Amino acid sequence: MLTVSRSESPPRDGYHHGNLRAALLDAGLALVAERGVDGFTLRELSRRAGVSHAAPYHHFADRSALVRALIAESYVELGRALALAAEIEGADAVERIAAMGTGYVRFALANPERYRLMFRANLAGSPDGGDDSADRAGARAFAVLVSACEEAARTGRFANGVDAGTAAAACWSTVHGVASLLLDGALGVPPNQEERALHLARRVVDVTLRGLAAAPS
Amino acid sequence: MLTVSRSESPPRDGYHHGNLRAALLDAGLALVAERGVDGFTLRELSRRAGVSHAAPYHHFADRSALVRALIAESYVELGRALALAAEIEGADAVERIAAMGTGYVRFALANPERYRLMFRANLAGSPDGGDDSADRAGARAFAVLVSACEEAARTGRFANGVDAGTAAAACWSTVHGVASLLLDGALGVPPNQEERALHLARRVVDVTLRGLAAAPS
DNA sequence: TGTACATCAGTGAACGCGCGTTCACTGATGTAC
DNA sequence: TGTACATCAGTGAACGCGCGTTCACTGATGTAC
Repeated sequence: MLTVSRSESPPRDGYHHGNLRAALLDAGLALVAERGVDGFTLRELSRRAGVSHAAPYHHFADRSALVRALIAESYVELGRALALAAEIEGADAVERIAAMGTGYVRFALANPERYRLMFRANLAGSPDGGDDSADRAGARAFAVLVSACEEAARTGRFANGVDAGTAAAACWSTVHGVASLLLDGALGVPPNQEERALHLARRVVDVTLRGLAAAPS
Repeated sequence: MLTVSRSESPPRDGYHHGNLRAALLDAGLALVAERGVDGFTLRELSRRAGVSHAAPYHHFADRSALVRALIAESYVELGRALALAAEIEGADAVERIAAMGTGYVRFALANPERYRLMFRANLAGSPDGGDDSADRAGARAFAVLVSACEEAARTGRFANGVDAGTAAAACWSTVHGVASLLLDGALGVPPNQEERALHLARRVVDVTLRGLAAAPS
């Protein structure tokens, strides 16, 4: 894990924690990774942060606000992973799209429970007025993909009739689908064999890219 | 819903229920559809079946056995939907694959919570010795797709280097991905607009099929 | 540099809740003779 | 057609559990003068 811990300071240096909010987010991500979404409880989280189970209420309105923050956080990281994957010297739009596909699946395989959390619908359910920070973080994460698709469309890399929106939907559907199925072990690849999984994912992504491409390259 | 209720007889005709097992499965699917996976509890289920909350234990070992049965049941229905979609007079393998893609997404859109249930990993977690009926039902559901892919590969409908396994993985990934994202509202189509959703799904599936196809048809 | 005081960020006890599961029970059903 | 009895499939009370959340509290921190 390359994740940088936000709560570097010693966990408790007195009565006040100092940075409990960040420590809760860190511990929350670790807890989700370890126990899964359903194993995530405020009380266990507080235990891990070395704090009473009422303390989190000074930083988050309730459980679901905390979960929403974890989701938003995860999307930010996914976005970073995608942007990083797309940073290839001299690569054209289609090559960047392919690289992001691999980066996407790699992220999912490396953070299975967190990935499930992100796509667990209505887990947080922001009510009236609502906190849509998770949605916005998600949209931002995919902005890189969308803009690569726009560039590819603009430069005639896609077949006739394939607009950038369709291409982005196809790419996202493909990588989300293959990542989810791999995590569930549904494609016959054992969970620990990351190399085989990535190899299969790449082949699947290639099919989609070929389907998008302008006929004779 | 075309689902046939298995518990046609009047709910209670005496002390004994008569067909409680089937009634529990029916009520369970309805409960999941209504409240989502997380809203599914044995006690609410028993309430709906008009039975004490200890009664289910005469038919299922525990909660997770019941959930597993619901998942298996759902896969059977999905398999039926796919097989039905593929029954097109005089259609070739590729046309059948396309039809199954549409049928798949249609099933997911029509049964969102049930679809989520099916892909909720480790929900049941069959332990040692284990009941793998859900897995087997899943495999059976996809047998139709796999055999269509095999036929298409055999008859040279796929591009060089695309074997039936890769094709099946690509198809399944695509439809699962687009269905999941549509259910989450992630593709910008409001949940109730089924026509628009299906239209988008079809375009995405077409991309994959074009990617699989032998070069000049 | 002190002092008074408001605010912040913790504590720990307590609440009610609904859950899955177990248990001794009892009424209904089916079968042997 | 009866009767005795085993088995089946319910009942309802009770169990312990961990949860999210609230509350009055208190120690620590920061600021005004």
